[in-house]
Amino acid sequence: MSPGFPIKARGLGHSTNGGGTGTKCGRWNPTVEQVKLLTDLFKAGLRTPSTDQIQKISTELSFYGKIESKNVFYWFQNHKARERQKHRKISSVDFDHRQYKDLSASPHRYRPRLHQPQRKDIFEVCDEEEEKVTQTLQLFPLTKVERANVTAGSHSVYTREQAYTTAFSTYSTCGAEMEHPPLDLRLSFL
Amino acid sequence: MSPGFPIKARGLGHSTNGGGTGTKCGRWNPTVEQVKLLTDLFKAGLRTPSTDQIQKISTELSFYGKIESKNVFYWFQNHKARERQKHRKISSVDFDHRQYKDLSASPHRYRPRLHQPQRKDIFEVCDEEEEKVTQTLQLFPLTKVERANVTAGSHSVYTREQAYTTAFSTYSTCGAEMEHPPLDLRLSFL
DNA sequence: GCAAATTAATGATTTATTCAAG
DNA sequence: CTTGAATAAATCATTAATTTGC
Repeated sequence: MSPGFPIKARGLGHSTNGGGTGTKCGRWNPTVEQVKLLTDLFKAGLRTPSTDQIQKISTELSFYGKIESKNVFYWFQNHKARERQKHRKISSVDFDHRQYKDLSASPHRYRPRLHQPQRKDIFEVCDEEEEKVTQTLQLFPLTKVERANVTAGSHSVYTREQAYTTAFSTYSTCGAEMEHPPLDLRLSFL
Repeated sequence: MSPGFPIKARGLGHSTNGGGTGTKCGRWNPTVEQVKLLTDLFKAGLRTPSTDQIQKISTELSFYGKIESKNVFYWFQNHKARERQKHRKISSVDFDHRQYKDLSASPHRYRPRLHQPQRKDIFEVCDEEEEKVTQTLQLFPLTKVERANVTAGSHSVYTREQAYTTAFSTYSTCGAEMEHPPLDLRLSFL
């Protein structure tokens, strides 16, 4: 979504960058073509290009707009780091920090081959017919749900407007079901 | 019921799968109540529930009809992906300018690898204010989120032969996306 | 009205990326 | 460089929804 800073249309007239007033170079503003090719290179596996590669890439990208070698270098540094960061965020959608502390808590230790992944048990639960579970629900503070919202990265490619408050405000859109029990009650079992 | 391919006649489609009288082992057929609660959870921000959450959700939903944990897992996977697909139209190049200066480059205290040439020459092209290698630390959350060790690996309920070529044959037909002009050509300058 | 035929939804599976550890 | 873990993307396959001919 809106990252909180002005987003400039890349490739559109920005004189300080386009070469008009070249005295003090503003910062590089890549064009869509440049980003596309860089992304392709990244997808192809390139992570830390050599100096030679950087110069070749820069030369190639200069066809689409002003660019310097350092821009290419920084782009790969940043993109690599942000992919990593995004991966961490996405993977941490789980907001229940108080559990699973002992499982795989030793990343540096040798992992035996018999290690069973955690989620496999989900599928190994034999679908024994309904066991009429009359389990008492444990009521946890709803703040955990709020934390789940935070984990949905704001810099994501996809719009994820799913804030906790939005869950209520957007109910008007689905006119079919007007009556809903309070969400906080329905979700309390988590 | 001629879906265009031979009917496997494996599960004997019973419509009363999710309704409560689950007898057949066809695919899960959620009830409206189950879908409603799952949707509420999704609206509240839940995207990738942990194993523990999945089990709790499954337990809760079993009150409304037969369900397994894997159904909950699959539901979130599918719903997340398909919501994303619906909003895919506004997808633009997601390039973030916020942290233009990357600091892991710090050439002052990190010696590049042997096979990686020195990078200082890159910056000598136009060294302006960009080189503020101020060694700021990446601030990761102190409570490093304990990620539920999960795996999507499932024991195949069905054994089916996968037409590997089908996945690629369809690529040429979808003219809507026009993604990826031959990467080999675009990267040939390297 | 009714099923067969067709289409739309969606559950379930496979494949491709990515990071990270060894 | 190889491999494991996790997940997103793609796609297969089944069920409901809808259409259609009678």
